[in-house]
Amino acid sequence: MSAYDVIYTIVQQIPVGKVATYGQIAELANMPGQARLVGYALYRVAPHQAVPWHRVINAKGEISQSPFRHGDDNLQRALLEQEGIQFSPSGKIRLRDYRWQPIDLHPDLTSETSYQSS
DNA sequence: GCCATGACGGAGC
DNA sequence: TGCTCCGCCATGG
Repeated sequence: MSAYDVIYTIVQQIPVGKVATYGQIAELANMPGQARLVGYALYRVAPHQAVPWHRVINAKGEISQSPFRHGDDNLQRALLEQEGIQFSPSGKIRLRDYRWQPIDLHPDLTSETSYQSS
């Protein structure tokens, strides 16, 4: 099993309506800090692998692009919107609201969200 | 087996 | 607030 397979497996666990960042996937894949590998892994994903690659975005909450990717950013955005994810006027996703949180954080410690002005 | 690559992240300016 | 630079390392040629 290659590192890519691990990444694909994790990406497949992202629920509909949620998104994850490359760095997040890397951590879950036990490769903290290796966000680039996640990006490269998704770059290598074949259409028949049924991996929801569109639910993976960068830490800024934006859709990353590549001249050689399979689909284009328009497609990715469309797919996400279909799943109920809203984009801010600037074309970014509110990670604070849609970030996938696979781990059950202690309710009292979730103050990480701190404050935000919508 | 070595070398360039790459959908990123985060610190620094 | 936004742009630049550097680190990280599995893959493929």
